[in-house]
Amino acid sequence: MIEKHLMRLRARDNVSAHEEQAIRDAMLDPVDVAARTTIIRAGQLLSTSTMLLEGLMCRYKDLRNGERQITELHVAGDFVDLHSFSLKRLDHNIMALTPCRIAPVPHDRLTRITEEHAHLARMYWFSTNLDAAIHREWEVSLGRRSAISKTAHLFCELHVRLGLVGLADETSYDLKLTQVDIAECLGLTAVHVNRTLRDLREQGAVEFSKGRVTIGDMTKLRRIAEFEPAYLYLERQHE
Amino acid sequence: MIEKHLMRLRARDNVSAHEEQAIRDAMLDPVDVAARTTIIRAGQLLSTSTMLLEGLMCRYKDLRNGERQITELHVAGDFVDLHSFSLKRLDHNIMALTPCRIAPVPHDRLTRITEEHAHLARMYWFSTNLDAAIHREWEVSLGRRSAISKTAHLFCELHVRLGLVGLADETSYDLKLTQVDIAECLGLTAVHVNRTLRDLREQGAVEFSKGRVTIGDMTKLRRIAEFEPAYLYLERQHE
DNA sequence: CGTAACTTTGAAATAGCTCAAAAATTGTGG
DNA sequence: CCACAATTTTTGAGCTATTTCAAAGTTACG
Repeated sequence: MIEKHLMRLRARDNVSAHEEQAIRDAMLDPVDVAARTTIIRAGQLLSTSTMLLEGLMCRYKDLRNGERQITELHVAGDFVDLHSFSLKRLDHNIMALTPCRIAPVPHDRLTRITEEHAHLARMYWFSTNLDAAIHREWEVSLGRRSAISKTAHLFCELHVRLGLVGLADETSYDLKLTQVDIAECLGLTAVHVNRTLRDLREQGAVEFSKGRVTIGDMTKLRRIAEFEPAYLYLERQHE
Repeated sequence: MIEKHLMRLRARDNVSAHEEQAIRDAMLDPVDVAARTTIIRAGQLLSTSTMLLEGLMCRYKDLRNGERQITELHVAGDFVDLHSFSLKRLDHNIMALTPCRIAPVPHDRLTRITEEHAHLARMYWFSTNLDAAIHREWEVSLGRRSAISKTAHLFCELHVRLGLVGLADETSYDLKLTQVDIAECLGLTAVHVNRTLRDLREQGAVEFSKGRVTIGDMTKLRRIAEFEPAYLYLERQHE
């Protein structure tokens, strides 16, 4: 159940059996949520954090004119709002983009973990810092990359992140998003995302169709994206 | 010397005399750095974090074509790279935008703080989460706001953040940035920033001239920006 | 199997960019 | 403290990447 979360942690550091047990003990029973459900609203006082076991979720903010900016995508194994443990309320909403399975983790149990498992506490601090690093890379995409480059970049990032938890093979992965969702990640209109996807497809770099990403030419895709995975901190901390 | 850092912390939570002393004990002697100096490069292994005592710094990433995206501005009192304590190396550069005074804080001393001052450790975790919240708000600006709106938003954010450390009055503050710097924050060209500043000035909302921001009409400025300060977490955690 | 959601395409509009040059300001060495 | 060189700001004119609006085609699902 928390296998993907453990895969994600162990991609970057060691997790002892003892720590693994502490994580398991902290979790409440899993809950299923329907696609397109906003599970957390900005401002709401929170007393649990949410681990994503299966599915895709996002953090997003709405503007007054109805436009929306997705600020991060979350894949299985992610803590979608570990930062609520110290922030208490979020500055953004969290929504399930696909049907999801989640497990709540009460903040008081996280407090115990930080008290009794210093190394695990550091890993979780690291994890929130990794979210910030992803935000920074998205700022670069949103501020400076062309439509085709930012679109390619998103596909590169998700290929790596889904690969870490066993949800991507060498050249493809499932991604049950609409073109509207992608537009809301990239700060584009859905119409332009559509034309950009066609461009990427016609170049043979990557195809996105029916909820599946198929990378035709990884070298070309990464070149278009200027993708440098260092911001995902893939090297191991110990050993 | 660390007065501004304490003001910043105390704006959101209590800091005991004991904790204050622990912070003082962790700091090394201050160092002056010239404007336009990149003090930390992406990828470099770090063993200290840097507290900004005076001046303006930024986090930025370069693209291959020479363009640059600034992902966050730092004001006096900020830890500019507290996240290096858990990340070990950064995914971005850090540069002084003005002449700055900084104080290094060795990571092993931060380790002691986390071991001996649980509440302070939580405040510092909170602090890195606040940086992430600022990144998210910038994603919204970069992805969805118009040029005039994102420019106004930046002036609103800095007014609040500088106000917290006593560097802004009701309607104005020093901001020794060039229009190029602002363009690199906002994902615009310098030319367009210039025209946008004229627009804001002619509307009477805000004037930016000779390194000083003067807010002519706060209500109008915040309306143009759709500025909602909740993302800066200004309410106090305790009491 | 019908209907809503999503994708695709076309044509026209525009926000912001590029290039270029002039004006203003700032910093510096003498 | 001046002179002048470098940097920064300002403006103009033309351009283009992306948006907007509208409609047709396709897919998914109850």
